[in-house]
Amino acid sequence: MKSPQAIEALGALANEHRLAIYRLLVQAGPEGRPAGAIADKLDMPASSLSFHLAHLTRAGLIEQRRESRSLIYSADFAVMNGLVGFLTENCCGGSACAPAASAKRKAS
Amino acid sequence: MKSPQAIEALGALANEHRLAIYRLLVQAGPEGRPAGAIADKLDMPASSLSFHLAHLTRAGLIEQRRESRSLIYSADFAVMNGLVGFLTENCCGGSACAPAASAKRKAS
DNA sequence: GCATCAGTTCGATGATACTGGAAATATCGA
DNA sequence: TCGATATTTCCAGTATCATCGAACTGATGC
Repeated sequence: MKSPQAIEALGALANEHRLAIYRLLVQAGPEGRPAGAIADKLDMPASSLSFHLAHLTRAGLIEQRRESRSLIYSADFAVMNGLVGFLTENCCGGSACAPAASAKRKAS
Repeated sequence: MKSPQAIEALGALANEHRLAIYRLLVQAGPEGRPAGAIADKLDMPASSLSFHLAHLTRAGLIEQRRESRSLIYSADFAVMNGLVGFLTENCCGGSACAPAASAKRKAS
């Protein structure tokens, strides 16, 4: 991942509503959720939701697919992984630095 | 990590200069770097740098310590790890989802 | 105490982002 | 084709953020 792309992704996540949307989609997994269900769950106006979904999509964090009348959104996990890798790149000058690089993740 | 804290951290990183500063400090490791050296390396006015450093500090991503006349800044890796954990929390509803949670990191 | 050096705070300006109702677009069933 | 449903686009008003010179603060050495 390159710097501009990382900034785009970070900026997209740096908002209360978009972060909630993204986490909802992360938890929903690959099957995703239709826009209406998201608006319903997070209780926000359709136009605002659409604005935020477009923002996340532009950043590459989520993907859109149509299913009949509904637009289904789902998280693109590869981008998040790329982002994390970018942020910790060359951590501690390349020398071993367990505390940072071997972060415990809820990888179940 | 809680949502407001995550938003703060993401917002802090979602800027060209701050991202560059943070990555510089990540690469510098625990010993960190004095503000002057950062300003020098990234070629930015002292006041602008100070603004960004304060932003990153407020978000908890970096720490400050004084060493004689210099203020040394260093990355706080624990916060980044918390952030990553928060973003991937309950990924795919808790079921195994290798593509997301087992991200390959340059953990050397 | 005074000069000097390292950084921070202040303040005004310009740019960018968020919000949400109304109107437009796309899909479907009859 | 028409009406209903799902969602996006448009728009303008408000709010928040970034910039950087100048003035300020804190630490050091003589």
